[in-house]
Amino acid sequence: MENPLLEIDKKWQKYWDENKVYQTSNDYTKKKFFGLIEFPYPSGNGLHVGHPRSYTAMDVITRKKRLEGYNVLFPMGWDAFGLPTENYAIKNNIHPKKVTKTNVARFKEQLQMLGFGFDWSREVNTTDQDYFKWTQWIFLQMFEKGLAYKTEMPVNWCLGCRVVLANEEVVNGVCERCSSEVIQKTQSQWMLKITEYADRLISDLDTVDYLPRIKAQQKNWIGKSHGAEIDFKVLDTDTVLNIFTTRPDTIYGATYMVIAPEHALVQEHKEKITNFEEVNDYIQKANRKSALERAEDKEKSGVLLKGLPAINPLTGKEIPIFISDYVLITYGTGAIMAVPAHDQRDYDFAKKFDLPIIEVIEGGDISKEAFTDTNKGILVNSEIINGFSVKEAINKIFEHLEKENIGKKKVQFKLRDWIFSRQRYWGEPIPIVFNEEEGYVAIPEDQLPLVLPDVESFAPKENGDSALAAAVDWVNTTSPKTGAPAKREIDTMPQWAGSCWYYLRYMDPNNKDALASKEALDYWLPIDWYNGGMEHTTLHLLYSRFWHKFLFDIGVVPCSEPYAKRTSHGMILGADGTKMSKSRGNVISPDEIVLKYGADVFRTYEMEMGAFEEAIPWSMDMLNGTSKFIQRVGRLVDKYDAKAADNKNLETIIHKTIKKVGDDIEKLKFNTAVSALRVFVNELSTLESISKNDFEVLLILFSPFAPHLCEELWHQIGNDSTIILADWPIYDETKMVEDTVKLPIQVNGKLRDVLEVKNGISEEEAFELALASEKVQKYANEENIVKKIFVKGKMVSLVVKK
RNA sequence: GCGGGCGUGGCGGAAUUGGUAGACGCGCUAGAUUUAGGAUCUAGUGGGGAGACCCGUGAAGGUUCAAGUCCUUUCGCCCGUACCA
Repeated sequence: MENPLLEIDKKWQKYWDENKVYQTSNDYTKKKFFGLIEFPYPSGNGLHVGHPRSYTAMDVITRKKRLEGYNVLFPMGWDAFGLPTENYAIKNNIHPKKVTKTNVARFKEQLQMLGFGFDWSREVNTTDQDYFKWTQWIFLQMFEKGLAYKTEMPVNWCLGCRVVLANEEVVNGVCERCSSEVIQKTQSQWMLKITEYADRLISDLDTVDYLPRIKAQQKNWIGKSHGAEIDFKVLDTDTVLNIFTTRPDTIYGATYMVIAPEHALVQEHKEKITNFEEVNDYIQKANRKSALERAEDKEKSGVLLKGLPAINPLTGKEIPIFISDYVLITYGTGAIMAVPAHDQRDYDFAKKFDLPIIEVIEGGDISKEAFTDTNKGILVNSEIINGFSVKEAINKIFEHLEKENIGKKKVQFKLRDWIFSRQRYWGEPIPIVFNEEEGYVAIPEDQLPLVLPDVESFAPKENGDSALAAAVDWVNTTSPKTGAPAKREIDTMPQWAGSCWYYLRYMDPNNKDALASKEALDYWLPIDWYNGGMEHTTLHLLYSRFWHKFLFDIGVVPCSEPYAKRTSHGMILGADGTKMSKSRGNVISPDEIVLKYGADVFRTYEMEMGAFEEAIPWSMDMLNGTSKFIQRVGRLVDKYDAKAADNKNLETIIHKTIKKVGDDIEKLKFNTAVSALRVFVNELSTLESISKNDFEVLLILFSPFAPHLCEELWHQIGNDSTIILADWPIYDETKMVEDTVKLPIQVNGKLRDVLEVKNGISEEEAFELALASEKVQKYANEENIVKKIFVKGKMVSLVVKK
């Protein structure tokens, strides 16, 4: 026999669809709630059970908001440009547009089986020209404001496939697909100046409600640090080696210097370096290592630049310069002064190369390790700053550096500008043309969207150009300014681009004249709640905040932060406790569950399976337990009696449950919310009959989790309209109070008895009852008590002499 | 290396933020019942002990009448990563 829940799913999904129950109103006078989840990348594998965890959570939240009378916007769309689709298209020679269409249809079907309250009339797709027209438009605004520029950047280059690889496509230094060697090659790339927004991206975090660990990750990724840039003369040359340090106070302890293998100094003074061959060899080796490999190498390596020492500007002494890959060309100036006594990395390096270690701050034991505590310690061996604390010494040194004109204060960020080009076909074309005379020229806005040309093959070219290069008629064009011959940009945008502003398009998805109308933006912004994966809380969040701030600066959006609140969920692992993946064969697809158990079981299980923010393995046994629970709720209707009076004995638990479920949903504690509902259902199961009011409270509270069953029962007990139009029940604190409470009695911190006492018992009464207890009397009496503690409503604690 | 997080029964997890550790489930045990169903109902279920009790939140110390929660030290695991000067 078929599971009756499956019929119920179909029946109500059809009803909701036909009656447009979840369609968002455009009445901008209503109180609003915009709940956002990360739109998925429609891969060929279909949805897996991890995706709906976030969707169900936000569906629960927005259903509660609807019941509370909000005008809810809960939309869905497709982040559909991207590598896997392109790779599939290349392999099978199908247009990526077609692949995308198929994948989207599959994803949508799977999502619709789950009964989410999405307003499908607002669906967006980043690959639609009506959508990416505005992605291109935003890029042009950035270009006009000087935030987009072109520069040479190193990229991963596969010698076999002859394509640029993403970091994730490089495994153990070789290409993931063909196992050929991967080298670093420079390539001209479009960049976005996100660094110009670094300070605001940090300081505006104070104005938003993100989980603390999300804020921490944003801050640490941007990585603001205060320090100094100092010039070191290179002996017998006109060159100065400019370094960045956060510890200018330790300069007297700088016994050598290190520059990154890519640093220009090496090539500049090739002739002077007597061991250039050895140096060059090291550079080649470093070149072959990926950034991650460099980071993982614990053993320090490097080569001395023989014949090219520098001068410590404070001590006047000659100090050697090394190249080593523990210094990164991408941070600071790509060069450091090494102070082995007070930096552990420098210490390790100095030990290995047997370099002098000079203590300049007293307080540690530098025979064992570097002393890096900046809060204590006094400067020594440092002529002009001897005797000062670290803090004082830093200020003194700044004065000196500026007076002598050899250095200055500097604020440094870890954050780098964003490489915005991809040498790929399946992305938004960058709307720029180039010729020698005019340089880079923007395509006029009225010519947007610039659509992808048709090509024979979607694969990148031998020289690394994208497949767009083959569309000769498309590439060869004229300058919109002068009409002179020009070539179109053949790079496309990264997948991040479309997802930087998608939330704005949901507000007004069909607007032809703007990315969204001013009225819609004013009404819906900021997003009230954005939930997504922890893996997107650095880059995607940062990039979209950056674009939003830019749009704010040019007057497009009314606020400087897009997301008022951001939370994140944990991963769902396979039953074996490891990450779900095709290769491990532990992937579970939601359809197989839904078609067997019904959507409500799936949804409720995902909400109660564990703590929402933690990773958790899938368990079929637990799922079966949820299934039994849902069936039990369904059977409860047999006890329903329209004529029964409300049960006075249920009052306390009803009000407690209303509070608990409501509070827990707001705190993302779905597991304990369902647990409270189970307690309530356990209680109802013991009754002979259940009144209309009592039953309706249960249905409304449970409906965000199990909307199909609750809708069905709601109608079975005589309601005509959808349950979503009901009101979320209000609890009454005064009705939550129990008549009696349990009062634990401790003696010397050990529990000795638990008394049932009337609620609100006084201190005197409590002590009296405690001492009257036989169990307590074994340990405590009036004579040996030295201290009595009473925590109102909580406990009694007695301290006795030993 | 750096950044973020996590360690509580056989398992998933609770614990009003310093106040009865193990809510609610899964699993298991025993019994009842049946239209043999991934059924239902009843009772039990952290460890030790007949018991009074004792021991228990990764480990070791500490603060406190009272510690899963606060403070030191330490071990292990997961995720991210750009050796961040």
